[in-house]
Amino acid sequence: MEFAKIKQERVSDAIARQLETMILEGVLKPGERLPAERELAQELSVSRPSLREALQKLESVGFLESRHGGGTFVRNVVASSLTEPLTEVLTRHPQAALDFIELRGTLEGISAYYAAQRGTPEDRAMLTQRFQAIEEAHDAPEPSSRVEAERDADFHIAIAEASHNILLLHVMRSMLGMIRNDVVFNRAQLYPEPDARNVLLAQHRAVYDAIMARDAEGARAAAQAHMAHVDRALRAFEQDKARAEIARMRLRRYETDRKSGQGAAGRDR
Amino acid sequence: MEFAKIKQERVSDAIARQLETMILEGVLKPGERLPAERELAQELSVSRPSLREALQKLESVGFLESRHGGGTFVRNVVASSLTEPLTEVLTRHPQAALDFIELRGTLEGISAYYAAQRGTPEDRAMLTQRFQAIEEAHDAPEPSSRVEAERDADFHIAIAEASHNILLLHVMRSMLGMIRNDVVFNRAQLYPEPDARNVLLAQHRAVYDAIMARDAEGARAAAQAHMAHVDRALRAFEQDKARAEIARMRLRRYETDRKSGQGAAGRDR
DNA sequence: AGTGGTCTGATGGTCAGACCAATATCAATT
DNA sequence: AATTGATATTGGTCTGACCATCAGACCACT
Repeated sequence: MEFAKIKQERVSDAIARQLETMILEGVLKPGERLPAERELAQELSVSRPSLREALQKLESVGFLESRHGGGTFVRNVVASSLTEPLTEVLTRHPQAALDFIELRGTLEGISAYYAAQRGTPEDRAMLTQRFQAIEEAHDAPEPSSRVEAERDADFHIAIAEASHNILLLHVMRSMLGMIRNDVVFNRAQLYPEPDARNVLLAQHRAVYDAIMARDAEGARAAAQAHMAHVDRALRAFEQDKARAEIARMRLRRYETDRKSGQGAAGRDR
Repeated sequence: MEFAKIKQERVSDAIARQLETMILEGVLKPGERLPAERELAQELSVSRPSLREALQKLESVGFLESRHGGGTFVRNVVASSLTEPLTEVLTRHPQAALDFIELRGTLEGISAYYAAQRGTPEDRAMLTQRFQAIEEAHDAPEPSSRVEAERDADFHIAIAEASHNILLLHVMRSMLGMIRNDVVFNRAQLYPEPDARNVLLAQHRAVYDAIMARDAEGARAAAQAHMAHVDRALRAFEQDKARAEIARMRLRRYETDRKSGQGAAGRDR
């Protein structure tokens, strides 16, 4: 036991490690398809059997999924084990949507905070690109709320990526995924008024500016203000929905009463 | 959709499954050596690459261990069973562990914040009870770090419950669940110095006091200070581990020299 | 007697190339 | 427009070969 053993790493292990970190760091995104095995093996300068051994390992852990004839795809393990229960909670308790926004608010805040603090030049370039995409969608001749929602999500993902916290990234990713799949709500429902779009853009710009200015606290505040606004809008929306429902019920009662020839007073016992 | 899909199992999966059951059933005992790859492949009537893919899978899960030129051996798998994929990732990527603590820090902070703001009398009573349990475990005649860790986790869960955010509670629960059986975050390893226990208790008390005083900002600050301390301790622990290894190597060299009668200078060129 | 070197066989690690099987894609057909 | 069928792409498997490492036997030298 005098000297430490020299460990000769296997090629397949090295490949697996590299792919794994790429997945964790967000370079390879969930659902993305990897290059074909032959191609990837050539890029990595390894043989196909070695590459396959690495792929098998990652598949057994759940990071990848291979479809015969289709390709090999990145799976989302981290998020699923952490937030799959959340999806279930939300489907069973829709009123938890406000809790969702509340949680997302702090996470967005801390993401923006770290993004301002740690973002590399590449992160910042990506952020600029994503923000410009938002502006572009906003100024489009005929704005599509679906496109806008996509750009919105992409922007927030870019912030999470710039935060350089792996877990934060994956949690944010799955939360935005839940929004996308209408587990919680979607943006189209949330903002029927035309002015809301301008407010949203201004808030996004505030977050963007603060991050680019490396103003961590400002970025956090802007992001949280943004989410607080969404929270308010959602509450208002829920209230509107409730009011509309009540109004509908009133109308039904009124019509019923009229048909049966009773006066309004007839309802009082 | 008349017929169920025929699932074509991969050869390597079938091999892996068979070997795995053989290990679990005790047919292959820990420490035992498997037949050589060429030989085993022939016995199973499969090609060597397919067999190797299966072996890699089992090795990545921890059932097997291969030694170049030596052979492939069954590992003692009793201890390392039942590890969640994410937990395992945290142990392999040290950076991920730090990210984990960072995320937990903000979540603990926001939990404490809302707990101070919204905690009902019942929540506060539960919190008091859990905190007293911590004190009790701390003052026990022979403190058990396992018990202390349990009480610790229970206390933090109670805070999350008092925050009255269902999603926050779920996330905190799964995060605490992850560290419960993880060695990296094991409290016993993390705090070898006896004084650390007192520091921890003081920090818990600070969080508790702030929540009871309905001081939301103070509670957040205290909780984050607590997690920052854990973060520092973890970093120090990693560094200590590296230093200890170097010191051990030095000592070995020294003893070797002394036994062989050489002076320390004899090593210098 | 002990030390180090060399050889040999077994074993895991890697590679190249080939073929099979499932799938995706798109043009041709109805 | 929907369906079908040919073709290309891609994962799955196999064969055979070569290299790197290990363990042990054997030998030469001190």
